[in-house]
Amino acid sequence: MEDFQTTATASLQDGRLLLADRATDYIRHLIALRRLGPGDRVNEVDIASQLQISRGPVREAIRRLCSTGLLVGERNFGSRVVRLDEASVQRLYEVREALEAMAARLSAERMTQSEKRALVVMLGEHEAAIADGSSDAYPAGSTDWDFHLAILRGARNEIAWRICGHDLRDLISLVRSRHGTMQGRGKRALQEHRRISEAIAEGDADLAGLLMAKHIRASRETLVALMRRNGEKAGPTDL
Amino acid sequence: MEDFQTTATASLQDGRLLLADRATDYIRHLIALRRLGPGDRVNEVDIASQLQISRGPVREAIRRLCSTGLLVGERNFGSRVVRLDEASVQRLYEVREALEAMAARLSAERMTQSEKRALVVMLGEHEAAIADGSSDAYPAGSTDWDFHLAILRGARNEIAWRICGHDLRDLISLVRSRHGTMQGRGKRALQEHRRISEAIAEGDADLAGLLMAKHIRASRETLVALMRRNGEKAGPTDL
DNA sequence: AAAGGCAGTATTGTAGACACTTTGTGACGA
DNA sequence: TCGTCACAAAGTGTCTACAATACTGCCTTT
Repeated sequence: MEDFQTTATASLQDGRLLLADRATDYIRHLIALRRLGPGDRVNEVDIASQLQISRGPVREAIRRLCSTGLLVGERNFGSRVVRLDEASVQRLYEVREALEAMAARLSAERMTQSEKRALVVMLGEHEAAIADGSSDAYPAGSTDWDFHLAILRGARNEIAWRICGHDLRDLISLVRSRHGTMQGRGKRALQEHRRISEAIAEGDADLAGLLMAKHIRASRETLVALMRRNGEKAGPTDL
Repeated sequence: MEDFQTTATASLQDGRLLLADRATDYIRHLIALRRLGPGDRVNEVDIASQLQISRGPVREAIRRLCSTGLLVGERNFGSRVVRLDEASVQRLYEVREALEAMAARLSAERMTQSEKRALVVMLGEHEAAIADGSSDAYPAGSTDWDFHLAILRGARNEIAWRICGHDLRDLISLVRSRHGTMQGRGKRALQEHRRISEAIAEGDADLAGLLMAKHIRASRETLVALMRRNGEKAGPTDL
């Protein structure tokens, strides 16, 4: 078991994490590293021995991830990493579209001036990054998310924040990491981001919401097309 | 400990529920019966001894309810029933508005003809019930929810279903049970329901979405006004 | 009298063992 | 050859006990 940074959900600032938090992050870590893939079983005893802790915290971690949808559990049998087919991804993005469009509307109304400025600055950095890199994909890692998360935060809605920023995020990362990273849409996406940020900065709530909805719809279509190309194995799917 | 029916989240049809499922329902039951109110602490040992089971399943139940937002937990301290102030309810209804408006749009497109007919029939029953009863409030219990749940189900979106139909539902029931049941808006709400169902039956997605958003917004305003009248104790609030 | 430290208590966090359920396998019979 | 039954193995469900932590009240000290 190697080191891994905890991005925790954790309820605590100082270093003393609950074992259940560490276990949660560890499982997410395994999935992100593709050591666990869709359909793979997650064994309580295995995880526990890998982390050298008892089954209790591991069990708690697994149930927590089940409740976010990243794992699916069956009674007296165990849990597996969720398998998402094309239809599931559609539904995922439907929810994202509804929630983030709302967040964009609210951000236009509720963000402070400095927050709006920060949003524009962030976009400038992204544009610089994409100009540097030869790739047409959005710059590596979480920068695409940064934009969306900033808007979610600006909406001042804890519930939407938790749903989109935590639960759905895991699911989307999962499917994205399996189907390529939206290459070819990087510049396009950035352009859409800029328009959204302008609408927010101007306080035009309705426009911001509309643009965000459109943006996510386009993103969904790209992703679904990608999945279709990569070919669904058409196995049984959860969710 | 008296009997209580389990409406479980349960993963199983037959009578053999997991103890954690029973514990989950039991805690919800206590809250619904107002034996537990906002801010009250939920003690693992107490619940365990009341159900005559060990702390493990109770702990799991509590964590589950924490993840839905009905309870809030602090490390090494325990959990309490969530305290919702006016702002929290606003945010709750913002999410509901976004998600259920989406559900209404999708229902207009995805419901089968027989589902649409059933929706209209249901409304007829509600109208009969409200005509019978002298009260102006929506007929007792869950009939208002029935309408909303039918639409959620018709949208064919498991994720939205889980969020609105399970998690948010508990939270909204909590605040509603503390602030009266929307008296005075019964007929009005029913009228709005009818218009929504007509839009869905006609397959007019956009109209259905718009009407649903408006419906929920009105519902929110009534509820918030009610809360304001009942007077917030302005204590610390979670969420 | 007020503030700070010190035990004692209550409650959560973790571990390990046992019980039950499900799944897979192999023998047996039709 | 196929179906069925019994048995073994793996894994989850649950319990009890112990450890660690945060709160409470009292006592001491200034």
